Amino acid sequence: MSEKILEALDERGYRSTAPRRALAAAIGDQDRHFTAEGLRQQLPPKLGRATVYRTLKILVDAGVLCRVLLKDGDLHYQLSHSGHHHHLLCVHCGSSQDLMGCDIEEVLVNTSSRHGFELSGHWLEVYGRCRECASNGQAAA
Amino acid sequence: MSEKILEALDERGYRSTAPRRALAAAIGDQDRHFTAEGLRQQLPPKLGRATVYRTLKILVDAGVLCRVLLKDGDLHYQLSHSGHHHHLLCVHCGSSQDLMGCDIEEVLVNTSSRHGFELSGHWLEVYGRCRECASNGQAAA
DNA sequence: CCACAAATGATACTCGATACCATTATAGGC
DNA sequence: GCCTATAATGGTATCGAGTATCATTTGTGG
Repeated sequence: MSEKILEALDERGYRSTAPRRALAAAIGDQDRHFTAEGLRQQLPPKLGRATVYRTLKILVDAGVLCRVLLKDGDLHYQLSHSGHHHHLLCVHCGSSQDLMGCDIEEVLVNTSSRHGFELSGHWLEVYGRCRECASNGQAAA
Repeated sequence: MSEKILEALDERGYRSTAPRRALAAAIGDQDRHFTAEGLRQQLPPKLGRATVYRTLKILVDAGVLCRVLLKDGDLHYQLSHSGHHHHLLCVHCGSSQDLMGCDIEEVLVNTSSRHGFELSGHWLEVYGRCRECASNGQAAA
């Protein structure tokens, strides 16, 4: 996984540096969406804040990572599938699943055009409980 | 408009104070979504930051205002229609229209359940160009 | 009009993120 | 392999939105 990240950087003309390799490895290790600060704590303290934020921004622009907006407004990151997709965020365990087929685009185009609105994009986050949490804790959270 | 805001506060047992009346008037004057800081600049400097933020939070909880997430990630506020709705945000002129019928709920329920996901809510912002901007500037922005 | 509770606002603080910039490391030319 | 232009780094300072604290002020119901 970390190789894919480094390749993406290389393709875009970014140099291969030790900090970036460390970042790529750490990102590959995440099994959940993560924050910039959280990621930094898993890295040598030597690695500066600026580098973490800079690299994350590059990776988002490159489409390697995508931003995830949590229900409480926190901004997290996670590895991105290429192409347009959304997230099913479990408010109970914090996991996220990707929603690849974006069926809503069609609905939005129709609704928007009724308002004379020329659609160019949208942001959607979906909150709820994942299969495990829904069946384990029967009582609603 | 400002009366409606004050009523909402009153109904919830909040006192009617000079700062809140000033806030309500200022909010009623906005013809666009606005930020907490932007609003504050239109108010006497005497009126403290804390009061502005506190009052905005109360009004959001009361359903009088809603939060709007701009494409660049900025968080704005605007008067809210009651009930669930979304915004059509014009990336060109910055205006916003409300999208009252939320047709996508149905689509989301179906899609989510295919993933074993128990839907509890969602956040959607729609970006594009409004009727005026689409017809005036023919060239895409 | 009094007393008590709610609200205010000045200040300090938090926290995520960015700006700046002297130092360091990388990659391509030779 | 070495040298140099240049990208990248990371420490520090700074920013900006928002919150915490708390002494003072202001509304309200009795």
